[in-house]
Amino acid sequence: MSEKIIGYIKENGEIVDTQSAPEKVGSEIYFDNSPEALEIIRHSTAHLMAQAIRELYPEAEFFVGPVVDEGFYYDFRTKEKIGEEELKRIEKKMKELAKKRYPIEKYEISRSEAAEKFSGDELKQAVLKNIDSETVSIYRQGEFEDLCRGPHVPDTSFLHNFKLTRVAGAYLGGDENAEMLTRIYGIAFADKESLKEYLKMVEEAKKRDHRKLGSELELFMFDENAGAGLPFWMPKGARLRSRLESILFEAHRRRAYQPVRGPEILKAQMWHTSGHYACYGENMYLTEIDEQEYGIKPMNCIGHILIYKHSVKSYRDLPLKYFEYGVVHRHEKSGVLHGLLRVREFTQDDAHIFCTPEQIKEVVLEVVEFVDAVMKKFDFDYSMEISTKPEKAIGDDEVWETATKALKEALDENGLPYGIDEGGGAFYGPKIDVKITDAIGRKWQCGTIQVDFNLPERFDIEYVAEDNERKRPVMIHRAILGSFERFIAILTEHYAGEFPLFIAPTQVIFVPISQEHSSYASQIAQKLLEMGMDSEIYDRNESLNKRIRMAEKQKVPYVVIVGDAEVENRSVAVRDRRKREQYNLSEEEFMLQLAKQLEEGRI
RNA sequence: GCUGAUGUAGCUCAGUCGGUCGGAGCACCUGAUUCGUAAUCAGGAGGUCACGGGUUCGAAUCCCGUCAUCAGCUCCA
Repeated sequence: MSEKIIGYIKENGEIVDTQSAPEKVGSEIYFDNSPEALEIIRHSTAHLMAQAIRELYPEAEFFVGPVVDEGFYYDFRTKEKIGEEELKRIEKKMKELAKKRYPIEKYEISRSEAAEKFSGDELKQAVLKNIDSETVSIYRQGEFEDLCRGPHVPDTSFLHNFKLTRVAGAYLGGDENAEMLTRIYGIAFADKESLKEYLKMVEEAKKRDHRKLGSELELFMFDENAGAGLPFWMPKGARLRSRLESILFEAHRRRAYQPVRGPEILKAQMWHTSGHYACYGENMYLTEIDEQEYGIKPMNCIGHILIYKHSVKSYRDLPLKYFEYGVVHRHEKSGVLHGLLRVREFTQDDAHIFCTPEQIKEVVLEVVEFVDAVMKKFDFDYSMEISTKPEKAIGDDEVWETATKALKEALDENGLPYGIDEGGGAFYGPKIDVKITDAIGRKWQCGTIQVDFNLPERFDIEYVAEDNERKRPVMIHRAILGSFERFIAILTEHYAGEFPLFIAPTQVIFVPISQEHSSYASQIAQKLLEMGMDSEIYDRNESLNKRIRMAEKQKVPYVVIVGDAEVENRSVAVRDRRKREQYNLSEEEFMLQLAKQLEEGRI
């Protein structure tokens, strides 16, 4: 890093480089790792990459090379196929070019001149089409010239700390029907240490990958003969999941939700009525039974609506809260499947709350508090976003306004900050999305709270009001975890497999010093089981050290060693993963401690 | 779904130019060892080289198709 100025931030927030502004035009951007500096550095690194590619593949044509959240990319087209091996070659060439200290120069030409200049380059023509202004700027470094609005560093010697991270295909302009270009992703920093740190973070994320941990800890599996995107829960994974399910089940019951359950499969007519057939049909699995078409449910709403509708409801029943761990099937495109994060069969922690429009606010507030309790329990930070009425929507503006206002007020009154996604709501109503941030800073969309005026209408559901009139309730769809599959994937990565005791698949592993201490261990194990905790005894014919090592690798909250001293004193020698220390406790103290930690799971 | 890559034992991975190449470590099984805080020793068993075709005297190896996985595009809980 240095005191060198590589650009300025104008008052309007715009970043300009030193090529465009030889004199100071705002606050300086120094060559460091500030967001503004990184934007310039990464943009220039993208150009450096393009220059290297052009040297290695002279006929290469370039589309766009922007800076993104995590680095930069450049989309381009070559005759040759570019694989992972080529990245090293390109990197090497980039280093060479960087050393040459090419000044990065800028000049402006008219649009037509630019069209002329890049006449043989289809991709640059496509870029030009997207530009409004009459003059365009060109950046030049050595032989290489590119149409670009900048900003860039002053010369290529600033660009030493980068890494090309992956190569992938990307559609021209993001259009699925358009040509597929080659995209190379990279990352760059001002200094070497930050690059190293970043690469370490990537390594850490890889270590935490739930697919890797899931198979190491024997939580879940897939079987290619059974089908893609269809998870199997192995005993340990199923233990974890069932703990999570029970904790959340009790949490729902305490909040006056009624458990219900709808069938997995319903006649297609129901899906026509709901609009799913038309709007969501492509993702649904359909089948035929006795010459009638049926659809496997991709959502749980209809079941809950039919249960609601089964008997006449009074205003006194509202808000009525039905919940279900609903197993749903959705046909996701094969390319998007990803461990437990994207599957074709999953279970939602789904609920539908039937209420009057006036009750929306209180109901939403209560759900938001529920979300807060759950996310705090798992040490997640989260943020919320309200999505408002989209162009294509049903229902009166007035009702939309009431509902949106209710959502905003619910959050405001809870002192919860939120963003607004203007026009991002569902066609049937506005919604709040909950985005959580995990232990290593990644964001995930989990819960959602959606106000719906559409389905009550379509299914003609009603309640009897105080004045004996039949009125239409509003439905609020909500999920807190989203799905058990996705949430457990996120939890696994969040905790790096070291789950808190109240959801850990195994709470304790006992390591008896020798065979004769096993029975003492199994006595405690039985007591734990009766308290609702699982333990294992590692008393196989292996060395003590080996068994401790195996136990530690399981990432359980407690590894407990028992030998002569422990049997004699009815005590345990604890290796506490949570506190990362070793200590001795009496059996009773240990039990109490565990019971207390199990109770911490209460939401 | 699209583009590219990959698929060898339960897991991680060697396997050159098509010809003693069916290999290693871990895990598993058996025996010895009975141990005080992260790998005791010895032996053994395990594979339709993803699946199906093709080329060839000969295929884990080359070609085609299918399935699955990975990265990305697009999409979503």
